[in-house]
Amino acid sequence: MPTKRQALILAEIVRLYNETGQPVGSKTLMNQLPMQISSATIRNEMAALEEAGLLMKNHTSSGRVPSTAGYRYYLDYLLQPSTVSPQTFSAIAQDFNHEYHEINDIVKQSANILSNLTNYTSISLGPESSDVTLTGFRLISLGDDQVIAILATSMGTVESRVYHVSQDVSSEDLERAVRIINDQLVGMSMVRVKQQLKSEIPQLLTQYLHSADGFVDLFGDVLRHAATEHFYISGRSNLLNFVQPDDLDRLKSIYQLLDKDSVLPSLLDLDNDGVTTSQDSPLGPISVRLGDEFDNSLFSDYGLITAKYNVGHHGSGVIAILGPTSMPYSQLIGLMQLFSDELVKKMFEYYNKFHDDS
Amino acid sequence: MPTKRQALILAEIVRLYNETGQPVGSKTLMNQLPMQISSATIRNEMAALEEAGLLMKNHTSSGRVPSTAGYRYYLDYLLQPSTVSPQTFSAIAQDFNHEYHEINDIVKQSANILSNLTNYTSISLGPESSDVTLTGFRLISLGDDQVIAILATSMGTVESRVYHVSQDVSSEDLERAVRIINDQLVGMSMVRVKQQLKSEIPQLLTQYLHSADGFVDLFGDVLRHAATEHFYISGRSNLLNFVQPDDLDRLKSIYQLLDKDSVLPSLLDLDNDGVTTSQDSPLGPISVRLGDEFDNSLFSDYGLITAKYNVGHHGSGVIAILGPTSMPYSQLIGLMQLFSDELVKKMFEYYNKFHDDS
DNA sequence: GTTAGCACTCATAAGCATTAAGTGCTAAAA
DNA sequence: TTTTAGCACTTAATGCTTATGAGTGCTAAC
Repeated sequence: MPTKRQALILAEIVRLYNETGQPVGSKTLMNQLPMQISSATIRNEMAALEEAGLLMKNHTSSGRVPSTAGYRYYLDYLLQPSTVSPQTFSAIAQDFNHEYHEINDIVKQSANILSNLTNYTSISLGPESSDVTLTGFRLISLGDDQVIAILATSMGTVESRVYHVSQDVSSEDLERAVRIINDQLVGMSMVRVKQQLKSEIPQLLTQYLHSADGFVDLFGDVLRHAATEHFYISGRSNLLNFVQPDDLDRLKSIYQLLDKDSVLPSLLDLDNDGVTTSQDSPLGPISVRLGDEFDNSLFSDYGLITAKYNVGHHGSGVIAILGPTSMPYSQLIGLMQLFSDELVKKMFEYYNKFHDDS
Repeated sequence: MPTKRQALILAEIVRLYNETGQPVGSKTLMNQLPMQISSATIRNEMAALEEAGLLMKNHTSSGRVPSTAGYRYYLDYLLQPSTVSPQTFSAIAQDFNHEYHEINDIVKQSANILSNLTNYTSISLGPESSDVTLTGFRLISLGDDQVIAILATSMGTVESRVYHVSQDVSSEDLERAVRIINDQLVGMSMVRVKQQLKSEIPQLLTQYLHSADGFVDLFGDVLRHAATEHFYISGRSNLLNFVQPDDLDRLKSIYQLLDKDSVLPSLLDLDNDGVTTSQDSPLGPISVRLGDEFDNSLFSDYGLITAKYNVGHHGSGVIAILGPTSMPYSQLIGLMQLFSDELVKKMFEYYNKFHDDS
C-alpha cells in the first residue's frame, strides 16, 4: 500500500503522462507537485512505487510511466471524476435535441456524440432486457407476392421487414400460420421463442400448412433481426490518433474485430451479468478495463471505459469509450456519468411520449 | 507516343513495380523482358519514357516508377484483363449461393465478396434508376399509437418503417391522408414527389387534416429512407495494408470521408451521367480513376476501379475497388468484369423469382 | 527523513565513411 | 542509325563512432 504522498505522486504521474505522452522524471514532478520536496526525495518515492509494481521504466534511465497496476490503483482509489463544463453540457443537450422516430436512432446518435466529444472510439448498445417477451406477430399482404412481417416485443420495439412469398401459398395458409405463432408463442421470452422455432413450431406448422419451410425461414429471419443486439460504433478512425506506426497490423486486427458484432459482448464484458471488474466498483455503473484485463491480447495497450445505464423496464444498455491505456480518465468518467444520465433521460422521454408506462 | 518496345517496357515496369513494390532498374528489366537487349538500351528507352512523362524517378539514381500518366497510358492502351481462375469463379458462385430476402443484402454481400477476394476496400451501390416512381403508400395501425408506413416504388423496392402517432390523430384522418398522397403522388418520379412534399402537399393536407405537420414529417421520413442511395463499404481495414506509416493523418481523413454517404457519389463519379474518364473507355463499363484524377487531393496516391452494371429496368448500380495507385489492374479488371456479370445474374434471379418482368 | 552531489546508464542525434543500386554519357561496335 | 560496353557520378541506406542530455541510484551530509 502506497503512502499518502506516494499516492499523490502516482496521481500526478498519471496526469502528466497523459498530458505530455512522455515518461515523467523527478525534476518535472518536483515543479508540478503542490508540496515542497526535492527531486531526490521524489526519486526515492518513485523507487518505492516501482517496487510496489505501480510504476515502470522503459529503460534504466528514463522517467517513470504508470504500469497497468498503477492505473488500476489510480482508478480504484485516487481518481475523482471531474465535473463537465457547461459548454459540453449544452453541446450534449443540443445534439440530442431532435425528434427521434426510433430508439435505435438515439442509440446511434449517442455513439456519435460521445466519439465527437472525446476524440476516441465509442460503442453504444441500446437498452436490452433478458425478459423481453414476444407480444405479437402479423403478416400483411401487399399484393404482388410481397408481405410485410411485423413483430412486436414487450419492450415496445417493433420490427418490420418485407418478404416475397411464393404464389402458391394461399392467404388462408398465411393467416393460419400467424394464428399458430400467436397462440403458441406470444408471452414467451424471445430466447424461448427462438428455441421453440427450432423444435416444436416446424412440426406444428407442417400439420396445418403446405409449405411450412418458407414460413419458418421468414419468421426466423424477422426474429433474428428483432432479437440481435445491435451495436453502434462511432469514431473508429480515432484509433489512428494514437496508434504507433509499427503497430498497424494490430490495429487492422482490431478493426476487423470491431466489425464482428459477435465479439463485442465479450469485449464489453456483458457476459458475466453486471459484475464489474474491480471490487464493488467505486465509480458506480462505470467500470474501466485495462491492458491485460482484456481477454484478447490485442488490447494490451488499450483501455475501455464502460457505463451501464438503466431505462426502467425497457432494459439496460451500455455505452463505452475505447482508447489507449493512457486516457484522461478523470474527465472522461465525469463525462460518462453525465452523458449516460442525459441518455437515459432522452430515452425515457422517447418511451413516455406515447406510452404511459414509466 | 511511345514505340512498341517502349510500351512493352512500360508494361513490364508496371507489372514488376506492382509485384515488388520497388522501383525497377534497367538490369532487373533486362532479365525479365522477353527480348534480348542490353541494360544500356533499356536505359535509353527509359529515358525516353521519362521524357514523355510516363515514368518517374524518386531521385537521380533510383529505378523508375510509373507516373500517373504512365498508368493512364497502360490502362488505356496496354492492359489486357486476365481471365479469372476457376477457383475464384466457384468461390464467387458459392458466396452468392444464398436465399436473399432483400436486394440490399445482395448489394452488401457483393461488397464483402469483392473485398475478401481482392484484399482491397470495396464499395457497392445497389441498382438505381432516375425514373423510379412512387407506386403506393400505406399506413397500417398497430394499435398502441404505432403505425407502420409502407412505401412502394416501381423498382419493386418496399420500404417499411414504424412510427409513433400521437393519440389525438384519428384513424379517419390517417386514411384521408393516405388517400390524398396516393391520389396526388402515385406515378410520379421520386424526385418530383420530394419536391411536391415541400410545396403543395402540406397545404393540401392542412385543408383536410387537423395535424398535418406530423404527417408530413412522417411521410418525408419514409421517403428519405426509401430514396437515399445506400452504399456498402467493405474491407475498410485493408487500407491499412499499404498506407505509409507517416501518412496516417491522410488515412484518417479518408476514413472519415468514406463514412459520409454524401461524398461517395462524387467519388464514384456518378454525377456526370455515365461518361467515363478516359475517351470511350476501352474496358467497357469499367473505368479507373487515378491519383490526381480525383477531385479530392486526399486520393493522390490511390486508385479506384469502378464497374457499372445494369439490371434492366431495375436500374443500374456500381461496384468499385479502392486501393493504392499501384494495383494488379489486369487481374482486378478481369475479376470485376466477371463479378459484375455474376452480380447482375444474381439480381435478375432475385427480381424474377417472384415478378415476371424481365 | 530529507537533500545535495555525483557517477552511471541509455536513448537519441549527429557526423562520417562505406556500400550497393542505379543512372547518364561517351565512344566504340554492329 | 542503333546498340552496347564501360565508366564516372549520384543517392539512399547501413553501420560506426561520438557527443548530448535527461534521468536514475547511491552515498554522505543535513
